[in-house]
Amino acid sequence: MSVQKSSQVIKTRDAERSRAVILNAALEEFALFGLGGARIDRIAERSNLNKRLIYYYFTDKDQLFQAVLESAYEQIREREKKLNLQSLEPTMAVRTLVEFTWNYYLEHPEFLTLLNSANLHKARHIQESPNVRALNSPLIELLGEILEKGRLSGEFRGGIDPVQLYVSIAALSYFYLSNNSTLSSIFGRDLMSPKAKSERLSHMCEVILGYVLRN
Amino acid sequence: MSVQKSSQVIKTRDAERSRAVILNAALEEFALFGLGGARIDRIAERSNLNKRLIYYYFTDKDQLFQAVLESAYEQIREREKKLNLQSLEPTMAVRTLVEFTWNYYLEHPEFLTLLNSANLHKARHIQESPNVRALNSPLIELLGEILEKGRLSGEFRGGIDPVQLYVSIAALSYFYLSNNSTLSSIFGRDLMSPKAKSERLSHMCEVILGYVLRN
Amino acid sequence: MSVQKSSQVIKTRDAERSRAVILNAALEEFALFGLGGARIDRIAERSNLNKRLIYYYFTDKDQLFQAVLESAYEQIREREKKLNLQSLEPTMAVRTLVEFTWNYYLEHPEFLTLLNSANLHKARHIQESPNVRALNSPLIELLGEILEKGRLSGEFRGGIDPVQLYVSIAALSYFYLSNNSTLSSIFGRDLMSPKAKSERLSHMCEVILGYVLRN
Amino acid sequence: MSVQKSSQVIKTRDAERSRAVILNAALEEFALFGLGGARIDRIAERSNLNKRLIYYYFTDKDQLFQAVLESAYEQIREREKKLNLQSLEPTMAVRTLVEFTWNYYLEHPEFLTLLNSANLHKARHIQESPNVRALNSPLIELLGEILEKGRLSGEFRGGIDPVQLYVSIAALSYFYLSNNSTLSSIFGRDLMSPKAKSERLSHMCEVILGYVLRN
DNA sequence: TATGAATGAGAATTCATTCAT
DNA sequence: TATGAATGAATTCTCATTCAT
Repeated sequence: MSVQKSSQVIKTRDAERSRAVILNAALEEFALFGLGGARIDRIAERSNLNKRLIYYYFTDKDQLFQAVLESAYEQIREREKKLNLQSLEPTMAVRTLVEFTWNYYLEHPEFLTLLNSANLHKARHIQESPNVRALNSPLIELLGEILEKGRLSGEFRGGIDPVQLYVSIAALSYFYLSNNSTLSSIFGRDLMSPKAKSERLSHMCEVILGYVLRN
Repeated sequence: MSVQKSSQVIKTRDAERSRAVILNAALEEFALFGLGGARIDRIAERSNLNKRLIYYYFTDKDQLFQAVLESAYEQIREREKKLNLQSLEPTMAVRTLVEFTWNYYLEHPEFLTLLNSANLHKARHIQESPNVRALNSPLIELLGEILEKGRLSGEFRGGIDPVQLYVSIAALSYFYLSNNSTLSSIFGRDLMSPKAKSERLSHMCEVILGYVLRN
Repeated sequence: MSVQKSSQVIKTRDAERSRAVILNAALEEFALFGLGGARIDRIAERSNLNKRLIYYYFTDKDQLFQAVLESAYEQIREREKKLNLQSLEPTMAVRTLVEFTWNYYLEHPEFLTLLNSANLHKARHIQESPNVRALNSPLIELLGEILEKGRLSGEFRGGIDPVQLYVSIAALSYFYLSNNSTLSSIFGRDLMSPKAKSERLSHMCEVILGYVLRN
Repeated sequence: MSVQKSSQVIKTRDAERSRAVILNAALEEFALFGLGGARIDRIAERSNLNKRLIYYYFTDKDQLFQAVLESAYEQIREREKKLNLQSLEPTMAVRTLVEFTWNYYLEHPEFLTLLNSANLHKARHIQESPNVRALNSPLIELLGEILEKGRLSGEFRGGIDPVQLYVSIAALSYFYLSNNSTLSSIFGRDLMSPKAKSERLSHMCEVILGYVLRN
């Protein structure tokens, strides 16, 4: 009986494992081809699991995409939490956020592609997500506190909207990386060389800090 | 009567017109659904022309997309040329560029969707374009001159890379507008209300001018 | 009841059966219309199976044709094996081979049409076949032994290449039957009447035996 | 006026020339791809003439194929006439016919492909040809005379049907060349090497002469 | 005689999804 | 939980042929 139970346990674990395996395979596929270009068949192959199982766990392609998107947001939020910005000096905190954003996008290009696809579909998948709150960055509130702390200490100017700032920080990295191939073609210059990347990071820090710092 | 006849001639069997009609219908379709989601059948319906004609003029879907992309770039370049930035004071020139970018994206959301799709496909369509140079913005050079003029007059700081600046200006508008539905959902706030839009434009001007202006 | 159930099982969801049914339907279609003229839709109808299933099992039209070709070769090789030429006297063995070839082509006109199509496509399908060896006739070796036995017994002349002989035996039947409609038109004489067929067989035996027999 | 007339003459010639150019382009196309695989568009390209003109001169694809077929037959008949077999000794005449057939097929592989296609379509195009007589080989009658001459001189055996012999002579070359790629694959030996070709010709002469010659 | 534009009817192939076990 | 078999509705692309000039 204990054997039976243990095998049940294993099976249960397998179920969770299967779900995770599919989710991961789907992430890869969606990142490479977008929502429209992704193929359920290929996701099945990638996960070495039966196609039918995908429907068993995720109902349909759209809901699978939604699950992938939620999972991707959860991961970045998880990492954001570990930054411990509240323990840093305001200037350092802002600089750290800029650098983290840049590095995270660099290391997770699939996140950019995913966002891209989600936007193409007018955020339908996000609006339908029951976990929207989970996607909401806790950083906004924290950023507000940091800006206030900096203002009080005289380092930062006042009247900065943390949402605007957060969006701008993301924008500067996102556009450069997401459009890098287009931009590289147009400018005839490799935007992904180590030197170019380092220059971009410097530029972004200057832009953002130039904005928040009082004069 | 000859006028009537001539107008008839224009209506049918006019290759250039047909080509332009298709291109326009394709622009709409690609903007709405992306490359993957666009349907050749719908493009034919939109243009009130035979589907076969699309292939006659553009070979296949990919090349049609490429043509649409090139045309979209040509249009924005055309508008950029009319800005006459060289005749403005440096600070005003930079502000005008920020405002123009924002307004153009606002009025041409299809341009954003198009870029999105192009990026999803790793700029394949741009790299294959024989007119890449035509897509290259003449603004880069002009922006360099403006930055230099501003530096000489003491308004601007030195050492600004026009490419980085140009990318950042585009980035701040692009990300906000392209991701607006996602962001609106996440922040639980309508980023497209008149007030929000006006605040965004102010913020961007402050960020960019705060960066270029000497202290 | 269990028998009934088992027969039900055989009827539906039997992969091997479906594959065979498709292969057979495809054989008919290709034989009638050639590779280019064959229609996947009609093959689906012939087999009473979903068109999609054809792609599920055979990937595409070319590979389906290849499978049909291989199957046709396998069938004729199977029949050749049953001839037991090695147990016959040399002269009788050669005559039997001529007669068998003639009769097989007569009874399997689809084999000729298939070869025809394959040749039109420069044997692309055979070269790509992983089972080429399987297609190779075991008769060549056997024919060599028969020729040697005949030579030793003094019946046959020496120096006969079994490949040349095999090709010539096939050629005499193939050309007559494959081109029969063209030839009938040109000569204004029905080459498929029983009398004509019997005369052709006699003629071929005379030609081949007149060649192999020592003077 | 004479100028005008001359220009008319040139135009008339151009019409004939255009027809011939199309016919030639079509021959190439049909030889390469068969009737089903041939493309009217490609024939137009090959001939550097407008597609519409093909329909103007030949009504439709089938009739174009028929014209090509007739033209191919006319050409081989033309060459056959020049052989002057009637002036040769019987044995030499038969050998010459075998060699001519072999060489003509070698030099005109398109003739084989054309026959192939015609047969796939059950000689429909030949039966519908008003010029069937033109296709009928005058050689049959001549071959009958040669066989009779040989029989009278004691060189040839009696009772040989010239049609059967003619068909067999064609068959031995046709099958080898038409199926050469299939056969080369199956036998794992290049049937088109100079040595292989010379051996085939010897073999065929032996077979045919071994048959017609008394004893 | 010559041509570029236009078309309808198909053709192969794809894809998300469901069935039966 | 897991899977291979089966499907209908699209989807891109093709092709012979005709139109208008």
